[in-house]
Amino acid sequence: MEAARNDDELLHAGELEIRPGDGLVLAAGRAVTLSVREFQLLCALVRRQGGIVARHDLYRAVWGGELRDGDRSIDVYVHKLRVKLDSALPGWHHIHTHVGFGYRFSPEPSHPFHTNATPTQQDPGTTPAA
Amino acid sequence: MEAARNDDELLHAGELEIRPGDGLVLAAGRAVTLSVREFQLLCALVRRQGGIVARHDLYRAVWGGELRDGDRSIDVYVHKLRVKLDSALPGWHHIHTHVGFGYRFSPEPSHPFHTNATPTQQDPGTTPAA
DNA sequence: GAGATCGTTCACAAGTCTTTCACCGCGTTT
DNA sequence: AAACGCGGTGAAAGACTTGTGAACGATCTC
Repeated sequence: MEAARNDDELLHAGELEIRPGDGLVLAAGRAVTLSVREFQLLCALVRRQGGIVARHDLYRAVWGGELRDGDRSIDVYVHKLRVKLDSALPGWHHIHTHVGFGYRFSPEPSHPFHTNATPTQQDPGTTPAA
Repeated sequence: MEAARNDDELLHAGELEIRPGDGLVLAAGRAVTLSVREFQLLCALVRRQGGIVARHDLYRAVWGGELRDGDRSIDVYVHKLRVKLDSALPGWHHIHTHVGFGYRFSPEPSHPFHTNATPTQQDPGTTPAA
């Protein structure tokens, strides 16, 4: 691995590595392609990892203004982001909805109530490139 | 009435950690998903940890008005909260009913574990400090 | 200028929250 | 014992919030 360049900030979250300065996101070592909005949204969420970010704050951080009534941009982008994250790291949930509060970022296994003792015949080893 | 502005407020109670400003509740480190009402109810109870909160005080704190005769909202939400808390922290009871007075919040083991399964008459009056 | 990408908005689906009702058991009062 | 008040619990209805696919322009590239 090469040395870090200009990263005054390096965010980590589970298998995710984010370099806000570079606009780069690595999921389990692979680069994830995000649009600008998606990327900013991710950063805003991850920066408060473990905490809930109010829609209001999210809008300010990413779109930069006051969230207008009826604006659904956040929902749409959270969705887009979820789709990409889910496909980049299957088996994990990253963005959690807290109805009435906002969104919370935290990598959590999709199936919360399974100990690994389950003899599931999964083969996550072979990862067909998307 | 006004919303709490104190983002720094941090409530603790046994394995519970509550951040009123964030709408976040952690149980043994894991996030617990509560609705707005459930969350407010929790806060109102925990803020007076160890003390009994009268039903009408609870109503004022959470619903913000006078408790009308026959209103069962409190009962319903205490129940919902209990269910979530119980499943988040099995083996513990948090919300205690004081019939005719109100509710008291305090983490207490569900059943003081004795190697003896004898149906001993436990006295609930004693509060093992958390 | 055709095609691709992106961001916004719309419309409908799906899910969640809150209130209210019904019924139960418990302890107290009559 | 029967009636009552009180709280526990499950369910239903309606309001409200979020998820999601698609359309529409704008921008950029070739």
